[in-house]
Amino acid sequence: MDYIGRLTAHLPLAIRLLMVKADGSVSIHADDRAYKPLNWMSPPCRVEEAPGVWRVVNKAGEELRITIEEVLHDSSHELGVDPGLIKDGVEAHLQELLAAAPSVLGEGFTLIRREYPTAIGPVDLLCRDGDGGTVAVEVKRRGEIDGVEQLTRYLELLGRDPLLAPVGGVFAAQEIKPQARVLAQDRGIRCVVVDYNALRGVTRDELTLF
Amino acid sequence: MDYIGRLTAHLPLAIRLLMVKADGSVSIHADDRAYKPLNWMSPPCRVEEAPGVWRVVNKAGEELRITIEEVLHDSSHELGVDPGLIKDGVEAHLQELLAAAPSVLGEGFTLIRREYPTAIGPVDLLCRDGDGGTVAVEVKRRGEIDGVEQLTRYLELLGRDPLLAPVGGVFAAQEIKPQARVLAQDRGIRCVVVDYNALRGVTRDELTLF
DNA sequence: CTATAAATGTCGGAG
DNA sequence: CTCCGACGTTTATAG
Repeated sequence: MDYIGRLTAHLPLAIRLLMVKADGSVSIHADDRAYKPLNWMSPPCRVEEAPGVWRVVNKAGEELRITIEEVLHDSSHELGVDPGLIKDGVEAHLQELLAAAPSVLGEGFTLIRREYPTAIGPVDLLCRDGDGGTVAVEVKRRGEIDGVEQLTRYLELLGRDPLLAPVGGVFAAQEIKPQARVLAQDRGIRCVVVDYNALRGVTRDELTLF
Repeated sequence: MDYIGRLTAHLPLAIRLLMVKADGSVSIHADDRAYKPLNWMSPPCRVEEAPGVWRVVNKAGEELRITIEEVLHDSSHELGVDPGLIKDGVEAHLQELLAAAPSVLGEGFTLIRREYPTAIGPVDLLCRDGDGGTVAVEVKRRGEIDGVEQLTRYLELLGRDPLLAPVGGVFAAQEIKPQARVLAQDRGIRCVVVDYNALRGVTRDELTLF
């Protein structure tokens, strides 16, 4: 197998699994690692089949050349359309839950709005704290340096708006990496670790008002 | 199929491809997308097989439960050990090439050292410019905001060292995204787009001296 | 289509 | 083992 595209790669002769899907995509698997093929071509792409040689090419000019010495097994099946995967627990859902229960983020917090628009992208949650101050909240499943940088850019921008300034920052995630925590604290951003399962059980804030 | 782990996911009954590898890993594929399985369990993990139900678990307590209604085809093959994949063109190689030809980065540039160590990680290339000033270079295949932030942290740190200060910054990549370019320029960091293939053909700097 | 952020990212290397 | 950054990241989504 040879790949010539974003990089150049060569795979020596060996027994492998070739998978060709209905969308024309091709992948080559070894007998380990569930997720990642040794090599692949993502759709949209085209397979040119010659005796013993497959050429898989895409529009960008990337090419996968597969030389087949011997076929040990060949099998083809019609799978039909796939019903979608239903997921739960991703960032969007975490954001929803926090929007419904902002007090988890801090004493007396109330929601101004979700996805508060700015010139450099939407702030996940914009809140008002117990003292009437504005707080920008960045929500992540896993809190890493990237997220702190992202929030820092929002804070810099929002802090220039006289209607909002001064704007505090909260970095909320199910898990916060040590480096991210250090960077956040260095920038005066408070870190909140959120327990996703506990949050699902939390009574909504509006109900606790009565 | 049900997955209970880092998130919860459910996949309705349909015809799919199940792949079980020698390392015990399991993946479930639909008839599209070469790269990513619909669901999977990465090694190390264990498969518990009961009639019509597979339970795949790992040490972290994540679980994949697969209910099998009907087997349309079943085939098993011994693949043996896989000889490795040979790659070329990644960031490490780009860094090597630039280290060998620093003048590509700027007029009169010479290399001080590669992977210059700092408290927050190594700087890809530390160079001296034509005027004897110090320049930190961040090398990326694709230049995005992350890389600019990374270089900014290095510059902030190196700039405090009286032996080096003032330290200039160069962001070198095969491709630089507009947002990254804007951020870099805003911070006084110069952007250099590098042609990888051309660079491989460039005569090494030491040879051009004679 | 481009640009940007999320991902059960995965993977590999250093400490 | 954890932390950290690269990856042919891939993938989805918004503009």
